[in-house]
Amino acid sequence: MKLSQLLTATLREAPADAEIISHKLMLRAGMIRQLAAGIYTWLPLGYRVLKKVEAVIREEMNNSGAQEILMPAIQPAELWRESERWDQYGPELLRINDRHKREFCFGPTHEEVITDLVRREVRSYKQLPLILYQIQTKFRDEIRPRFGIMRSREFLMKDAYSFHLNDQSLEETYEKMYSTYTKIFNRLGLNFRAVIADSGNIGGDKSHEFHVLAESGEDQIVFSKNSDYASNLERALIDLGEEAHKLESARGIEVGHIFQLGKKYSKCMKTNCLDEHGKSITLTMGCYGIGVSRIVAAAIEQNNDEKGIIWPIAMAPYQLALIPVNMHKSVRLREAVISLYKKLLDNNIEVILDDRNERPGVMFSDMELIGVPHRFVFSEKGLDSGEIEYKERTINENKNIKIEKAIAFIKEKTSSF
RNA sequence: CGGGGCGUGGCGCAGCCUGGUAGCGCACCUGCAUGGGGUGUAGGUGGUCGGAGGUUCAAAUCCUCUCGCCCCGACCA
Repeated sequence: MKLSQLLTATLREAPADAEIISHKLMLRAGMIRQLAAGIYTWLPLGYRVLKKVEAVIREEMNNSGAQEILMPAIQPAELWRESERWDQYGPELLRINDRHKREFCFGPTHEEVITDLVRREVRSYKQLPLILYQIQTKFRDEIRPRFGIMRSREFLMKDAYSFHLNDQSLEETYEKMYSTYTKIFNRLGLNFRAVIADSGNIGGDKSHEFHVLAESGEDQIVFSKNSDYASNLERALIDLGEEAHKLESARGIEVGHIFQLGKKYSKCMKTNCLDEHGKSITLTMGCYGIGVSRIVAAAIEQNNDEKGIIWPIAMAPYQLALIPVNMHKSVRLREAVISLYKKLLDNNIEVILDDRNERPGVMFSDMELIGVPHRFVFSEKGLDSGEIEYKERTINENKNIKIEKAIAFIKEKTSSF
């Protein structure tokens, strides 16, 4: 991508509305723009990051044996009446009427829809266990949206649901999802912790939350130094009472949550199938969420410096920034830069070429703000000596690379994950 | 919803108290110079001052209503 063509504008100053660092940096780097309270547009740069996160999640979910589907965002009220959540859910549920005055809501979650699907499609125990997931826009009319994409009303979520003949099967899938989540957050390069959680009003039994550790986290998690015990604060108070205050504590951003739902939905929505004896049994369920868009903000909260964002490799919108010095005056340099740029593209390097007629300092600052992990600087001096200059975003040191070795060098650098 | 604050070019702000028809920095466009850490210089584009109503010869400024946004508290990926 040529930066001159990218729809983006870096800002020197953050809009006054932004409070936390991830929100400020996302606005300054030109990743998102606000449309209304808790509702954002993703600009090209931000959307690339979001898609990177999505891709990792999709790959690992598929590896786990889950199947991807896409459910409607708009859901009929009848289903929510069946589960009795139409009355329970409160104003957070965005209710809408169609032209016939029939009632619908914009889905904040999809237990009802998936349960309805499965009760229609699944007839036999041979189809189980079944794990279905989707990556989709959700809407929750939060009392108070805040912190940009961190707690927005509209957000991107990966939600998965599993269906089982019995509790043992549910337990196995639950464990599988636990390890899948661990793989996902590890691949995304996040410092996180899984904790025991209270299953809250979604209902059900066993539950874990996955928290990205960050000072600005809205949740308090606690853990024991002497054992494996780690939980959110609410759960610790339930489990341990006053003893809970003796635990170590940290701040976290909840990015994932897995639940064993049991029969909460399958029972009231009559979701049955035949077991091996031809007997009709009620399915047992699990559900597994990841806040896809929230991960982007959480990653920035955890990884930034005074210059800007420091993307974990797997999330970076571009791997390499190619910065020419004085290209607009030197024809031979411009030709060499364009030639290298094309070779990088041919080698599938995710490169962004700063072809603007800007001073070097501006280009450096912008690339650091955006958080591109690797940088090549190409100058006339370099052209004379046959070298290009390499620098990593987080390492304060330059390295000269022979131009003919540049492709191999950066391939090596970017393939290590 | 309760408490606090803010709406003035894309962003950050001043002007409002004490009405006289809008200004600064950044960004953007053009020229010249510059060319390794947000360069200098000259010129330029862009604003019904959130909206409606009222007071007045005259409203960004005063009054009334309204809409939006942000922060603090109770909910959640």
